[in-house]
Amino acid sequence: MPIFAAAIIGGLHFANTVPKILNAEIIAMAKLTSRDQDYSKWYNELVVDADLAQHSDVKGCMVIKPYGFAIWERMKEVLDAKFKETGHVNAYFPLLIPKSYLSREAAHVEGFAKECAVVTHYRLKNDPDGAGVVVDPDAKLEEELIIRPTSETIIWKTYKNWIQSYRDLPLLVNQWANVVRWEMRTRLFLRTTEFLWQEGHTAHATKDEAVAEAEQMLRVYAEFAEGTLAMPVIQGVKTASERFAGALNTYCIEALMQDGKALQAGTSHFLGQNFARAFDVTFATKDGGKEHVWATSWGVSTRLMGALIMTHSDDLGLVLPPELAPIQAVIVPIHKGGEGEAVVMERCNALCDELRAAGIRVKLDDDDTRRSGWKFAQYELQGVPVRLAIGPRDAAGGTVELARRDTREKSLVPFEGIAAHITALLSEIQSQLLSASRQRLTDNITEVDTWDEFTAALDRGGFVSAHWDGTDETEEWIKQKTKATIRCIPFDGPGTPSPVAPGACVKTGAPSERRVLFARAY
RNA sequence: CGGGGCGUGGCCCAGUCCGGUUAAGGCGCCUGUUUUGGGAACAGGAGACCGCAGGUUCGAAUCCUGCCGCCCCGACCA
Repeated sequence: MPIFAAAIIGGLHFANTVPKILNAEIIAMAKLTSRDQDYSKWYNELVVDADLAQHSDVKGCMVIKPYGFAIWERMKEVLDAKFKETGHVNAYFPLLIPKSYLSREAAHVEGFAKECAVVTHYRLKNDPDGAGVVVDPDAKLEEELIIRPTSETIIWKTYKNWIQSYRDLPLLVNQWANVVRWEMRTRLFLRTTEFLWQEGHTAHATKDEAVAEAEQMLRVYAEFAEGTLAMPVIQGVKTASERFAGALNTYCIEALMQDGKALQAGTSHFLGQNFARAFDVTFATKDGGKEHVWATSWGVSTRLMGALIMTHSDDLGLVLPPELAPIQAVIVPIHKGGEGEAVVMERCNALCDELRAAGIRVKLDDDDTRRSGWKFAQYELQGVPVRLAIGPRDAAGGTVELARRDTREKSLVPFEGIAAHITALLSEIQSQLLSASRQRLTDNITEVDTWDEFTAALDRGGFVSAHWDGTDETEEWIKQKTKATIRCIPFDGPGTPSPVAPGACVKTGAPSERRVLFARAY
């Protein structure tokens, strides 16, 4: 059957959904493993096939390819603006940290020591036995350096000199950086040995101010996740056992992936005075006293790329929310060369100019070494939200074929007024992606009161809202038994998935003040 | 760190058990022709220290020893 199935109905040009059989044909051509078949395999193939990233030759490390990096750059752009709006400035601290710094804060070293890469020498020399180079034993460092797994220590060591007085506070600094954590097991974007992130490190005169900062940045993350990634999140706090090493309280946003597993998408920590004490950072108060400063740190990483992929994408590939898409609309010319080409290209160029003028990130793919069918498939795999095709028929009839990536609907739209149409469509796609994923999230929060219900719900996937007696022992026991962890204790308030109301622990039956959210997680 | 798998042109891989001409096939790449409204067809062409180092043998991708690396599944973690 002809693949081109859209038609102009009754002189009107709109909304003509493609017959289902067409979608079936397209899906049959998909080269990805389906999500049903093997979700994990689907994910890995998508990352590579959509040209987002690839494995490097070093275990656990990845090359982020230009298209993947463009998406990350969009994330950075939006987040960075939000940080600036909330009064933060960027700076940069070194990659290498003296080993001794790490041990200043007891809980911190406990948390990170096991995954630190260590620099021991500063020189190589030619291998006397043959080819290549060897470490020069004469070039051993007096004090070994670690490659930062996070920067609290070097930053607090520095802050000691920056902060003297209450006038120096608050200190609101962020850095965009790479960090290394030598994880046993890695997955592209979700957990790589080296990853890119931002880490905010702030210093405050009072506890309340620091807590407010940590909470504010969590809200910034949540707004970003929902507004830009179209990924709904649950905001809450971590239990003591899940806290950041060295924090007094860890706030988090938790998202739900399509396979029912939870993903920690961002964290914001209230560090109390732990690092100020460890690095002796004090300030003179207004009334002449001397106090340790209060701290926060907060971060999101390239892991968000994984979250994005597993929130919206389908068996044909990536689905990008328009806010984030490096290319929001792609124009594919269709012609047979010769005279027809000039006519089609003229329309395409006009379309491209018009969309660009309307502030749409548009690409005209005039590469004549690829056929249109190949391009259609490629842009679907890469998640471009809107695809526009213009062929001789469109050039003659004043129409454009428009295909939505999210619903895979095709329609013919008039050339006239198309920029406004697409602008509106992009924002509709953005909000539909959010509402669809929000629906999936709410549909997959199960409230349970018995152990049997609890385990059954966990096996179905999603978040399980249950009472917990508040002890580390019970939390650990449940983790061992079910592989589920307490993802967070959600904030109370309207729409909370687990309201504050007394009950009995799902495991021990001991009294519980409120429900918490359990899930199996990435 | 345990369990499993794998290393052969840019990519996917056959061949390895049972050693024997020129290392097969597909994708991709290059050239040409015809094509172009859903991943084009045909013809020709280029491209390989068979992971590395030893060993056995007349002869090794194949057998032996050692080493290295990666991926997947667990434990650990953002």
